[in-house]
Amino acid sequence: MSLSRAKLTSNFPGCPVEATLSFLDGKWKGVILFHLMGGTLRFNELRRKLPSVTQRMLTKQLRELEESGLVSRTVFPVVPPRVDYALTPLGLTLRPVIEALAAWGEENVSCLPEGRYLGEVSDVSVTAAIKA
Amino acid sequence: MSLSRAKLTSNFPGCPVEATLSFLDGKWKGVILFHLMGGTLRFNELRRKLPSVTQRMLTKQLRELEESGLVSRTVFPVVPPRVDYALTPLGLTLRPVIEALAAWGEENVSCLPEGRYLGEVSDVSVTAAIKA
DNA sequence: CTGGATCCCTCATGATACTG
DNA sequence: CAGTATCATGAGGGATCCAG
Repeated sequence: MSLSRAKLTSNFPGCPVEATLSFLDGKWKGVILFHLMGGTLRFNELRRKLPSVTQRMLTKQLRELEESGLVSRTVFPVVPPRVDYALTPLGLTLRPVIEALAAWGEENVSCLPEGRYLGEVSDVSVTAAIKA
Repeated sequence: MSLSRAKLTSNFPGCPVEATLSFLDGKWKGVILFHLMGGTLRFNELRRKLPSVTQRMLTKQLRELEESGLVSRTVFPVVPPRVDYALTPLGLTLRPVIEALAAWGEENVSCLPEGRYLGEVSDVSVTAAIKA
């Protein structure tokens, strides 16, 4: 992991950036939040949005986000099981942050919303990825 | 670790957030960029701003930022040695992102506002002060 | 469908010492 | 001052199987 686990009680001696990033720590939190900005999602819906994350990690990251108070988890006692994930009010306040991250990525990494790439991305890996 | 090392060869299937975050990956990149937003800094100046990062790590993160094209490294062939670190034009485009991160941190994590950062105080005394 | 439980292993980070 | 060079570590993350 990168930053200390997100705790509001943690000691971040003077760096608000570090504090915020600690909430996004972990390999997938940012992306999860990004997708949840679009509204509530079920577990498998999230899985489909994150093609390359394992089930285990998705669960783990979601639990951590829940613990941080950014994401709410609602279990419906039905068969088959259903669990909804949504942003909490606190999570929603991250919208400007996520949007800034998304905007920069779109402008500088040539990452199309549809998943296509332009520019600097290595032809090799892209080609390989597409072939796969 | 959080995200895959910032390499444009990575596969970011449609998530600009993940792409951006990959540039901030590592324990200290965000904070380094944050401080460099204030202008060029020498190596030891940065060290003083990041009380808890080891020399080795600071060097490493700076090198990675340089490789990502976000930070420039200027060596002056003088004695004693002098090396300046500054944001590149690309690095400067991250300002909105860093500012969003900082703003959120200031609002949601108890952190001193407006330029005053406890970072300059040693961890020991900060911890002691909080305990008190 | 939504996870929990295990095993395993890489790698990012840390501590320390040395150098031009 | 601004780094390298080594060595050690442990937690993050992947794979797989099991369960209500």
